[in-house]
Amino acid sequence: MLESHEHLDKMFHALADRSRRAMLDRLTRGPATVSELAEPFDCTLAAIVQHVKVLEAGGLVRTEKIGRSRTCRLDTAGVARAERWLQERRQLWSDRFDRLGEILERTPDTPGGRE
Amino acid sequence: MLESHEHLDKMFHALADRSRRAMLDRLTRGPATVSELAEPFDCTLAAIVQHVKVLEAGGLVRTEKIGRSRTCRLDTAGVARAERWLQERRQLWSDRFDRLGEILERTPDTPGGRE
DNA sequence: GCAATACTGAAGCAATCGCTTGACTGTCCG
DNA sequence: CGGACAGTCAAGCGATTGCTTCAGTATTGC
Repeated sequence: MLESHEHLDKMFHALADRSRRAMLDRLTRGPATVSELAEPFDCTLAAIVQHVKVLEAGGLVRTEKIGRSRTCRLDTAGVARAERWLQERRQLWSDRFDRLGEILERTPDTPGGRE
Repeated sequence: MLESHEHLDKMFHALADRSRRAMLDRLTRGPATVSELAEPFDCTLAAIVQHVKVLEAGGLVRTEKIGRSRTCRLDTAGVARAERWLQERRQLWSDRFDRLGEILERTPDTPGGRE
């Protein structure tokens, strides 16, 4: 169940763009065609198609061509994967504190009060 | 409590690079100086410094200059912020299913079995 | 059948990225 | 003091992004 670095690259890269995040937001309200997804944006359909491909490559969206239009829907498994990666790192850090005891936990800032 | 788009851009951009993710992994095992962080990598220190700056701009790492070396540590609040953003989206999608009923929940894949 | 619709693919272009080199600043050790 | 160490800054360079235009292709509706 190890994540390939390439996949994580693509997933986080897909998330690192406000237009693509807005598309994900839109897709939380239900599936949409590429044209519907394009509506709020002030750019060409070709650009939107490219964004959709990036989201799909990142495993965050799944698409299906029906007739002449392509329907996009959120891939919750993909979103959960990104979430899990982050959670694991945060957990590892917390575990470290547990092992070292509470002393460090009580000094998250520099004790000297510099700056 | 709203995330600025700019901040999310920087945060996910910081995560979208395997070298930077490897640095985060290293930092889950405890704070490290820039040089220590650079050790496993086959590139110049200047490149590592730039990566650290990207991680810091993304709110994932905090650094502190002590003497002539800079100590880096994981910013769990930043990581949690990224996590929360993803979780919110996934939750919205789930809520949608709840409202529509279980019918859709039982057909997450394309029923036609195309491809 | 024929036009409108909904993409799709390729080429091109400015901006950004990840990296390098090289010159520099500040700190520590003998 | 002087040299090694740990970073810092700036310029530059090839690759990748996000976008455009334009020329297709495949459906759909009249």
